[in-house]
Amino acid sequence: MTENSKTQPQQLDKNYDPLKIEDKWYEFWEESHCFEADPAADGEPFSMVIPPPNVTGSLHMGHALNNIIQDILARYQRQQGRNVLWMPGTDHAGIATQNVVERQLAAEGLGRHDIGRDKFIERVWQWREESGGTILNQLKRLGSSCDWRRERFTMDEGLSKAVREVFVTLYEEGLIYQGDYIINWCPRCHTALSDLEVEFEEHDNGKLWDLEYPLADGGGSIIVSTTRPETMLGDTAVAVNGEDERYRHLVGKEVMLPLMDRRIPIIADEYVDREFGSGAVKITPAHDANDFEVGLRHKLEIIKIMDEKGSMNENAGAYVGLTREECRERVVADLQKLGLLPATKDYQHNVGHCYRCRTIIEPYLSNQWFVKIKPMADQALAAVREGKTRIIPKNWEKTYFNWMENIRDWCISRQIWWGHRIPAWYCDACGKMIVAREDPDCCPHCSSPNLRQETDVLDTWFSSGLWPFSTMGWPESTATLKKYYPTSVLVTGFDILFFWVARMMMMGLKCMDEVPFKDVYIHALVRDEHGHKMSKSRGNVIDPLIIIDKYGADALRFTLASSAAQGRDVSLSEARISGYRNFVNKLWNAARFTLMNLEDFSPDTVIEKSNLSLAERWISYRLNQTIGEVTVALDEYRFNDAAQALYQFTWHEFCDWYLELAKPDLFQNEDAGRRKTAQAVLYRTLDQIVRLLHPIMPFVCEEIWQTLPQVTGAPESIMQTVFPKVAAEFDDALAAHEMAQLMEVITAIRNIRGEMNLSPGQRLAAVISGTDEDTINVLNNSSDCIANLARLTSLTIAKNAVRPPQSAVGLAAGLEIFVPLAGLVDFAQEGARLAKELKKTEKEFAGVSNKLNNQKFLAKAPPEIIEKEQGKHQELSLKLEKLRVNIKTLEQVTES
RNA sequence: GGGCGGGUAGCUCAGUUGGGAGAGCACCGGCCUUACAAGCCGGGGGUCACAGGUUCAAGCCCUGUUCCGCCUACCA
Repeated sequence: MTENSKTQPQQLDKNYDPLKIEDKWYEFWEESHCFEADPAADGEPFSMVIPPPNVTGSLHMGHALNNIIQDILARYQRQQGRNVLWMPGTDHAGIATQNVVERQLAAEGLGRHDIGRDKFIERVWQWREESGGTILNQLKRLGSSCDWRRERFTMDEGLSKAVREVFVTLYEEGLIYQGDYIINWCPRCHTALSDLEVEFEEHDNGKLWDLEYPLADGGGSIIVSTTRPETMLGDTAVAVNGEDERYRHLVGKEVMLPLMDRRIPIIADEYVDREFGSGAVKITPAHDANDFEVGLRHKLEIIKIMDEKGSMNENAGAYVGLTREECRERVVADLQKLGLLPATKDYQHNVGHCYRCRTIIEPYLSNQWFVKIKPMADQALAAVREGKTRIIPKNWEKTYFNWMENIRDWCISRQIWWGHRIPAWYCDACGKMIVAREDPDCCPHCSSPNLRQETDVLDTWFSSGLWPFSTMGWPESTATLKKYYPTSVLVTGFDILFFWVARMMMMGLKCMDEVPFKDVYIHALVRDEHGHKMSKSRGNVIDPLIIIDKYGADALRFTLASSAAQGRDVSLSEARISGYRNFVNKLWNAARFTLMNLEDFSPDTVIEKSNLSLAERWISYRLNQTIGEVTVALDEYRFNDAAQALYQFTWHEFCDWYLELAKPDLFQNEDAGRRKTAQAVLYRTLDQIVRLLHPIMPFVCEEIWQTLPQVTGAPESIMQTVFPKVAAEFDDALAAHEMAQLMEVITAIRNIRGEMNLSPGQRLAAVISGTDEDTINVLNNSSDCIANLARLTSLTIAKNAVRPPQSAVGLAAGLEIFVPLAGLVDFAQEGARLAKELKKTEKEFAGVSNKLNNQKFLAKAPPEIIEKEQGKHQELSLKLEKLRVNIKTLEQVTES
């Protein structure tokens, strides 16, 4: 931008074309260092960390909403003078990324084991170098103003160091332990999953099988029910409730496990629900979490019958080698043959699936690493209870509490290759384990060099849990941490409240001794126009990038902002986006109009308040109110309210009324002072509008702002301007009142025109009759405006003016407006018009009268409400009277 | 099973201390009025899911019913 181009008014194209300018301004912002955060600079800090998208991800509407909200906040706070850091980066997404690269290998006919761990990880890094930046570049197209110099990756060196530091510390404090437990196992990914990574789905094609187990002593049998008959091969007991009289005599006896011919005991355990099924349960400690617990209590044998692929192992007798599905069929068939399958019914139940690959989860006994979560959860609970972190909207707090209170230990080990490898080593010589910050060369216990590192890696969420401080350089003590931690707000969807937010809370409190963020703003899900989840299979996905190409980023941003009402999902449709694209274009054309009228204008012109016209006083006052509303709304994360206020003001007040009212002043050249003032107000108002809109629509606002003339000393970019502040000297309630009267009168005349089907080209005359001197004066002072906007040839305003013959009547602001229509229209229409108006008014009048006739209302309602109703009553009764008189007159006219 | 959110105009939804039912789109009528037809002007349309209750006054507060969505849970 040359100095010249910024001070001289430019021309704008007739239609706004986002593609022409968006890239240009984004580059300009980056080159001008507008996004960069400097901890040494002044300004109260405002910081956010981006929810790191998966490196494998590509931009969808959820990302778009999430980032647009953050960007609005970042840009708004910069304009408020805050020292803003918005930290970007990506997540290594262990299983997801590993799956992507495994698929690539599969295309080459290879498995990961064919190339080995080191080569595989190399391939993943290679993939990451090539494709890992895609999503971040897509975020840039939205306009995201992150400090890209600071981009981090959960697997980069610094973050890996943080991960190891945390792991070792927690281990040393006894908060990380290793043990054999039932975990959720994905037989396809060959790894353990945390409870959160299992998605339950209702299967209505499930079955509940009754199995009959004969007593070992031959004295009858006992029936158990199961949804997973194949697990019976690993049964080591049958349990009944000790209180259950039906079975009490059997406790202590044994049954002969069919197919396996193994004797297993009948035990009593309170876990068994007497009401369900037969009241007896088969116990498979190695393949069911509850059974595992029962097994521990009763010191039962634990028999694993499956391998890690979900196939039957050598403990499954004749069924070895079968998949779990094949095995189920065979077991059922074999029991049938033996007559030990008395009943099978259809049964609806929930089945867990792997959140990455949809494979059915197997509860599986294995050796895993866990975080003892309770102590950390307690801290995280307290922090929210004490208000150190606010969750917005507040109703999510309850969900957070509920989950935190019932949290179970977190399984953090994963049997995959891509991720942070657990820093534990096993010494083959002495059998001891070493957990250390630095890779050991030899065993510190026995000095043996034969160490094997743990092959498991950490759950991806372990590293993302550290994100708010690891990205700022922790465990080093950096200037960035000092300035920007804790962050101001975390913006995220509720779907990762537990996965991520809760873990950041726990890790932040543990490592930094301080909450990671003061606010958590939870936004909704983006759905399609009928409220359905967007999904590829439904075919209702709206791709943000295509939308940006078609309508521009600003239109998308404004749409999402205006739809983002707190606590409610966003229903998005392309029609809505195109509607807001029209708004962008409207603003654009308002700017065009403004520029066309500023050729001879100096932006340094000072506005003399006493010179302002009514319209100018009004628009300045309304601007003030809008500034106030938008500021409060953005401070409270009410983005839809901010967008709505700006839309209404810009389009329906600034464009629809003010620009029309300003035209006569701008177009005339008899009164130079009047024109100068009009230019100054026009310029000021538009300048403030684009600054107010900048957080939501940065691109078009920058283009307009750059094209507008600038005051001396203006900054380089609209990003660096100050957010408009309420200017008390323009507060002017009287102007608002008078303007409302003016607008009412103009609308009344337009209504007559519209209802009578008179084209705008058809000029009319009008006579306004009133009784109130003040109102008459107001209208007289603005009679040119009325004539202009109502398209009149002549206008007479007088006290008790005479009604011209054959005129239509409009009632507004306590006035009668006569529009002579002799020879112009069929007068029958006027009768219908007035009758309609009368009906409406009578209804309103009846409502108010009822209220005022109610003694209780008069006795109990606050005086100001009563006064208001009385005022309305009087106004309406006058209006009714006038209407009736006019209808009567009309009847006489048409009769004659 | 527990919890949460929602049922307001044809559609998608706003409606923050209870006091005149709103927006956008769609629809109807009139307009190329020299910033914008991606526009301008005017208009029609709602027993605010249902039933009770509190109150002078309820879309808003309370109770119940019903329908829809989501989260959560170890009933085999």
